[in-house]
Amino acid sequence: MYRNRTCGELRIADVNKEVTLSGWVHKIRKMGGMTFIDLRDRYGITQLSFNQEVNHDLCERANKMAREYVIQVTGKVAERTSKNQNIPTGDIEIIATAITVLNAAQTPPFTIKTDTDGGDDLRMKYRYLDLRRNVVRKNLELRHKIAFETRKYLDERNFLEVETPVLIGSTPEGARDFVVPSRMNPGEFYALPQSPQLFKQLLMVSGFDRYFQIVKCFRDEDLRADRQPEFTQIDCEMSFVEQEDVLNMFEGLTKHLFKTQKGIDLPDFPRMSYTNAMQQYGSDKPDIRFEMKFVELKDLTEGGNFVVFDSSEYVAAICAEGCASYTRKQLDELTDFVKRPQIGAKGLIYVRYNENGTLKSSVDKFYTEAVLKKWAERCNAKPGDLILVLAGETEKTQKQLCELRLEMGSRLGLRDKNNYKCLWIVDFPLLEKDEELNRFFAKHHPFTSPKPEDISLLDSDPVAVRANAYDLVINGVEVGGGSIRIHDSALQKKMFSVLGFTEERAQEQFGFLMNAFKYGAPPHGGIAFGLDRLVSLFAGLDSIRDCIAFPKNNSGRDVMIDAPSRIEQEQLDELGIALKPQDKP
RNA sequence: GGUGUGGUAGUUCAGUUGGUUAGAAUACCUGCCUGUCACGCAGGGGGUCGCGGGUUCGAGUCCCGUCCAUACCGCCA
Repeated sequence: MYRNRTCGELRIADVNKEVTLSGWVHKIRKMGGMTFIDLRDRYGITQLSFNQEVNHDLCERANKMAREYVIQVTGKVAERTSKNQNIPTGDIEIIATAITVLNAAQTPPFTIKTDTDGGDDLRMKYRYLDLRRNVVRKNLELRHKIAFETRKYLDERNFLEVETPVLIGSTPEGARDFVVPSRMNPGEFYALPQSPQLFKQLLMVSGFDRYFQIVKCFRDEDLRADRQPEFTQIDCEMSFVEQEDVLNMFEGLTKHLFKTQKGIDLPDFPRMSYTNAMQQYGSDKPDIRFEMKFVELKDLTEGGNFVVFDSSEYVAAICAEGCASYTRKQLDELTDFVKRPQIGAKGLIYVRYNENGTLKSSVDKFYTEAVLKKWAERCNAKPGDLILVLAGETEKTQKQLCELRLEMGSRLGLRDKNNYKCLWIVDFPLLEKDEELNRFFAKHHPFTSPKPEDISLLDSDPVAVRANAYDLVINGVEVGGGSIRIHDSALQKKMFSVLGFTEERAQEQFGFLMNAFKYGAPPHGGIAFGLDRLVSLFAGLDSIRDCIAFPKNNSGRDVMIDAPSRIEQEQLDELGIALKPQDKP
């Protein structure tokens, strides 16, 4: 027997009990005649105490322990003479009677504690040590609980978890596929799924009615703090549902998770059309923890002979409350912020609405105070506020103003991590036009259904067609998205044709789906949540990496196992793959 | 593919205008210490300043290249 108690459970009520604990030496404090060891396991820390006068040899042996040794200790639980209020086991300690080294350890390259001295690079290389830290382990515990409660919620509502294949075929649309060579089929490749989309739709055709799967998905695209090449989705699909049914079901799941994990009762989620989101926030994932909506000013700027505004198709402002006192330096900072190449604005115009009611702007040369007053009125500005104006091409400027809005929100402390604001974005456009290639792409994916009343526009004005598609946005993070699918093979065929697929190619790529639709496909739709993003949002993390046990770094490498890596020439030969000369070892 | 930031002791970082033997904290080692829990005290060891080249009497510091890390843009149906 290695242990009969954990390091987190003993309390004052356990005094005088004989216990055996196993764990890691977290810290050793030698006081001369006495030695204290903090013994750590997953559940907590318990202090062991050794007294030279009571047992000289045992104390000497304890003195030979070092950080991260794995040891087993037997002893009696005793009330401490000086208690530690900071830990749950702080009222007691173990008066050890026996100590065994189960495994010695090298000194770890960084400290195992909350405020570790380890940098990210080092932590990832020694991730197994990093995971010993409380803060990281807690994230994985939260991840488990969220996955568990999701299964519980969906199981109670008749959803079945069904596994779908990981080795599937490549499709050209969407993100790059990870491909896997097939030894038995030389020259042919599997692809790893970007999502189980087609399979879950086929499960609906099979009559599975309500499906879900917590599933790994793969996309071979560049990484970000919130993007990993392999990530986990809560993937769901339902039959005989309309958009409203899906939204209600999964608004319920989201509320359930907030209730069970954070103790928060969320109000019903507001809904916003894609068009409104773009107009008011310049983004399809607006952070609605604060207002600061866009205000269009183009018509009010006419006649000022200010060439920047006159030559712009779009002029819009946001109103930063209480920022009229911003110094020249602060305004220059904001100007530099929007002029950064990543944002790309040409400049920033400001109007100060001073406390005394006067208005002072960077365009006083062109506009009278009366005109500025009109701007301020439309912005609902009051004395003390600062109006920030950007101008240019509509789409680009909205994006820039969106970045500026988020920056101001952060500066003003309006983006509190513990304040959660959920939002459905609905009525996405079905198609996007690529002007360069002069063809249409599906905004969501090619199986998304158009709104019935917009179907007639598919030929005349394709970009005006709205889709039965929706995203769940929490605090400016796209947490999930889905759609009501096409379940009619004729409409699906039509969709492929609008997307520029020849009939042959559509048949080759998705023939099985269109065939399946001929055998009685129910109306269906679904949604997929990014589990990693959901967990990092709940945990208040800036990056999804810390809620993934073994994440990849910025270049898609696993620095711990050093993958990807080269393979033997024999393996390449067997697969019939030749490397370019420059890629050979 | 692009832009920014960073790379100095095991670790986290400082290092001024280019100038003596490159510092601090922490970790580690040794000794002392009987109630510590960020223990304390005294001492000690520890550096290819990412790598390569250049400028210079002299480079951690300036220049060029390169590698790595990271945030973002492109990309992510």
